[in-house]
Amino acid sequence: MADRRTMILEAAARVIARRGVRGLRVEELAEEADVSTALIYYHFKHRTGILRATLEFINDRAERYTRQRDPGAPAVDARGELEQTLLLELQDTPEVRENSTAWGELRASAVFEPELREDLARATLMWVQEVAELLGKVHPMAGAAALAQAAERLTALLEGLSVRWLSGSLPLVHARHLMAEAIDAELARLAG
Amino acid sequence: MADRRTMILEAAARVIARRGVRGLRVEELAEEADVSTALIYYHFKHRTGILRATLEFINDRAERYTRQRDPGAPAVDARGELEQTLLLELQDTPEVRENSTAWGELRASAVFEPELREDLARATLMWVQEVAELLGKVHPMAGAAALAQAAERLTALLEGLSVRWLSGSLPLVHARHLMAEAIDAELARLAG
DNA sequence: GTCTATATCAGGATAGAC
DNA sequence: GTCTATCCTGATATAGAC
Repeated sequence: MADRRTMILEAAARVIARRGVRGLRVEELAEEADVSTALIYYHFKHRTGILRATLEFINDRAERYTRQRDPGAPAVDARGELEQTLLLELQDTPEVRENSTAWGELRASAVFEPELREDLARATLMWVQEVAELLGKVHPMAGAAALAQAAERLTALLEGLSVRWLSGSLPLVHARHLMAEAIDAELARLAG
Repeated sequence: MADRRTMILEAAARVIARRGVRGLRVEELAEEADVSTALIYYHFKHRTGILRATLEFINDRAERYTRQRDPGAPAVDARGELEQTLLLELQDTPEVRENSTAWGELRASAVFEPELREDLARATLMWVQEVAELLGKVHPMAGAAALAQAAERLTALLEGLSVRWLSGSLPLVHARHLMAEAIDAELARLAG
């Protein structure tokens, strides 16, 4: 059983997925975590503190579910690994939905909150580099610049498709299909 | 000189670009438009009404600046028209910035405000169809499904690149470059 | 159509007991 | 560390005059 602080953060992820970063009300969070609002302020000082801690929590969690593969699952080749990594973000499970929603919210919030930008840019860069590496595994002869650009397009597209899905403009299966095709296209492009 | 209603909508676009959809306070909007809050409620009933009307206003405006070409400019071919249409959304002019910001915000807000979804989905569909038509002009022999999917990918990518630009994760020129390359890739794909 | 003034209420934050 | 109770600001929305 996690400690109270962690339970509050887990609850915060759920509430953010439901109401958004800017729709998060401390009282609702208190109910969700089954604690008093006072306790939340005891642990996090103010609303912004909650947000920051939650975003960190969410990043750690995404790191976990992206990296760890099912030990029983068959070994996948480089291309499969790439597809898995990207398509994993387009899945309707509570954890992924929470993470995608929160990430999208963080992205959207950063347009108006400069304090968030640096962290976000760094996280984006790391993500792009990870994808570029995976692309490089499939096409070892491709140039670094070409790999980086393909990774930027794929991750940006994924973000775009993700919000469309979450905002009800695009069915999930369709989003996955478009993403899969884009991966194919970028790989074909890198092949020359 | 525009009527009051229009002036309020123009002001709303500015305020949304500055504070976001969820940062929009009716009182601030009233100041920006130099009218009373009561007048805003007279014209738009409630906050959501303002948002909806602003979305429509922004769409109409984007329609205008997307369609209208400089009369003195040289006639462009189908491919040029396509590129212009898409790259126009990645420009650092006040009007475009306002539109892109507001559009991104509305998209992000729709994740949590179901009332916005229908309008947004319809607007998205129209945009996708417009781009699909332009793609069709370049490749008249391409199938409708392929055109639609290419258009979906390009517009979703544009949204993704646009927020990255506005949130400070991607320099504008780089975003434009990535977009241009993506257009090339999709056209090549349709040709093959 | 447009204003001033205000009702209303939600939600962030704190005091103080245990 | 955790709760109950409450204060207080700020934001939506309306009444009623012109």
